[in-house]
Amino acid sequence: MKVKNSRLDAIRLILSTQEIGSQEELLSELEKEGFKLTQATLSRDLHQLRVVKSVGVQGRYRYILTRPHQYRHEGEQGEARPLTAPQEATGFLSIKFSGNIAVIHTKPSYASTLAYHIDNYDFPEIIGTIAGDDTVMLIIAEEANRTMVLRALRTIIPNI
Amino acid sequence: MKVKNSRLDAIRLILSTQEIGSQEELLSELEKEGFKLTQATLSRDLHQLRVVKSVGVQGRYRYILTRPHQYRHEGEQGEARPLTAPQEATGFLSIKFSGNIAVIHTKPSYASTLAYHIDNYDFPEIIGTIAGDDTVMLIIAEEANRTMVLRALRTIIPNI
DNA sequence: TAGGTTTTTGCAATTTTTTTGCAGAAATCC
DNA sequence: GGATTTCTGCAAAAAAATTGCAAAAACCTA
Repeated sequence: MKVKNSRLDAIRLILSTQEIGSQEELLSELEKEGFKLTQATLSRDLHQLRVVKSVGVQGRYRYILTRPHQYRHEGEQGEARPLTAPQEATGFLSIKFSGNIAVIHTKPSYASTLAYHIDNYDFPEIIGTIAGDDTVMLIIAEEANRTMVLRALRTIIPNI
Repeated sequence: MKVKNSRLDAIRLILSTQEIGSQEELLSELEKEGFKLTQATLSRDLHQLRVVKSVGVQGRYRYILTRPHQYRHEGEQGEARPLTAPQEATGFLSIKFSGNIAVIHTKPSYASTLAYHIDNYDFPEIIGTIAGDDTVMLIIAEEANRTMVLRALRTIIPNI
């Protein structure tokens, strides 16, 4: 489990920083990182991570991360989210506001990761996010203001 | 060109209303609609539409649309789209508002489908949408209000 | 609208990539 | 220390992508 989790992390990292077009390719990247596994296992990992195979601008295929999400089945109340230790999100570059919207710029490909962290934290100040490649849009709750949003985000983006 | 365009439309429609997991499957759906083509052509179509193969809630593979409407304005207006009977959109989880924005949360991977339906319906109350993986943002027309938006959406999301 | 051009598609494999069933290993749980 | 669950390699099957060409369709344009 230890191995698998760090491998999944590695996969996320690789996919978020490189243009990977096939599992073979990803496999060899993982090997560079010291992970030894078969393509079959990788396929299962990608499935679990809900990675999608997309078509990039140049028409080349590319694996991209979607937002990992724990499913909260309707009705199923369940115990609250695992509440992972405040993950420090990287890739942050800047934040700007306009009306009830905040726009965060990140390093290329870091947007979905950052949005993931924000979503995961479920801040009451933020009612939703959408991520592109290097931009995250946040919709600010009506009962919140910019200062509150910044303060909230500080828990995962210390240097904000 | 005529045939191809309507076929691409058909593909979009099918993918937005059904969970299609393979090209074979899509192929036979298209056949039901009267489109006759080979897997090679379908592969080319999907590539052109930049359809992605994703993983749905049940863990099943699924083709999903990314940007449904860049194809719209092709100088072609003529016969307005078939205006299919109000398709019922699935995957809806919740809707929240802030200012002139509505944020809809969906089950993973359903956002673009839902956005597709909303766009397609061309509600005057909604001037645009953005979809991520499980989130759709709607920009509400200035002359509309939340009640109107909800009422409009009810035509495609009955349980809203 | 006839003739030329461009685009699309089938054919028919071939190649590449992805998925899966199964059994053994490893990890986790009482 | 067994029972149970999770993970993984192996091998093969299934699915998807690509190709080179020729024919068909659609589009121009004079």
